[in-house]
Amino acid sequence: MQQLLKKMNSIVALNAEEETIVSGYWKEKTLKKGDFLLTNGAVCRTDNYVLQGSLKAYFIDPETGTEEIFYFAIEHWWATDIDSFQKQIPSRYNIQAIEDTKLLQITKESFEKMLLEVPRLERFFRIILESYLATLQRKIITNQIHDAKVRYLDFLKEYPLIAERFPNYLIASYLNISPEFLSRIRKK
Amino acid sequence: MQQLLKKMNSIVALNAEEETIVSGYWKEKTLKKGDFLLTNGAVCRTDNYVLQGSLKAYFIDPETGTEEIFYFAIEHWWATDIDSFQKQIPSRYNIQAIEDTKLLQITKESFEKMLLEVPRLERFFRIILESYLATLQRKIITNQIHDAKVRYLDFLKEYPLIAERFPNYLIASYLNISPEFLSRIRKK
DNA sequence: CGGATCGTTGATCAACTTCAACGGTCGTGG
DNA sequence: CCACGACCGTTGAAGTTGATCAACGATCCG
Repeated sequence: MQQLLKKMNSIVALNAEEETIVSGYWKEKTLKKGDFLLTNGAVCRTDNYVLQGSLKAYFIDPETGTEEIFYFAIEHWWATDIDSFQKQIPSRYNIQAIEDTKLLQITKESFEKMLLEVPRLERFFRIILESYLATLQRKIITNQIHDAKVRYLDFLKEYPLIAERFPNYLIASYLNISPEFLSRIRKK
Repeated sequence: MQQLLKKMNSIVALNAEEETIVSGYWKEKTLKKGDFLLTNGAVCRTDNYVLQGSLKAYFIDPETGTEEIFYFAIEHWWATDIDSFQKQIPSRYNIQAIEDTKLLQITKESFEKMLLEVPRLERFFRIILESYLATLQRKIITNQIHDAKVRYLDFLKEYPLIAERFPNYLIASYLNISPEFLSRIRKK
């Protein structure tokens, strides 16, 4: 919980009382490698903060059946379908643990209560959303502008740690390239 | 201004005093067709709410020089590079009026002051961000899953008004298709 | 009427996918 | 300690989607 409080404090500065309130709302949860946190069609009941481990968010191409990774979530980041969580509507995608993973979770009702008790956090979550948004925006732009090779090189530069942590076929999926083609790119 | 207040009230219910404060911060601005609201490399100084008209947000492919439309902004929506606005860093894209356009604008400093005076609005903007994010998410997913034909049909179903309001070459750019290929798709 | 602006059509071309096969490595059980 | 799969990356050949280039038409508007 300290990790999350620290992150919050880096943006909105909570006092001790607020920290206690907030801490009460989050529960720890463990996932084993391969466990699902969310599946397509289900409602995303909790907001999830990653303490340890990693997950992939992906959807299935209905024609080919292949998985298309949308984003990776690692330590200090979120693994939540925000749209599904906020509106409590079915999700369009899946979230699954790549490694053994430890999370902090909060349900939607608790989330709303927490915001009422600590309204300062509205600002925190607004700012978190902004960086999420910036990431998605960048993803769209680079996907459209650059060809597969440049996308891969960009990725290596931007996320060198992820690149070495995950197998290439996951990276390929994230970059929207077939594993075979990524392999050919890597030959240089 | 009434339009914007109404939108805010639909989410956070401001009282009369708050409405007056908020109203004081936003200024009206008019753009002629073709005018730029933001250009690549410049900092997005204002948050912009569209009262009337329409704009396109796009970036230029450095190799081919073609414009790739990222999103359209029409009445009741925003025409702001949020990442650039919030961090006051150079933008990666351009925003340009497609038609004569009327906006409400607020500078970053005013924006922050306004939030301090009316903290309730943190929630409003958080929720606005969430729908923005959901839109981007959907765009990424459909771009990856569907081929050009399905993307176009989806677009027609999702945004029939935009489809008839804008010329096809803009739609093509938004869908990440060449105008020629869109024309071939339309022959069916 | 003349020039933009936009859509269409045909021909060629490039990026990337798909399919199939193979090889290397690693962990597990006999 | 070896053998067997599972898992992952690589390679080759063929196939597709959609881009590009170039030309032509249609429409609109000053």
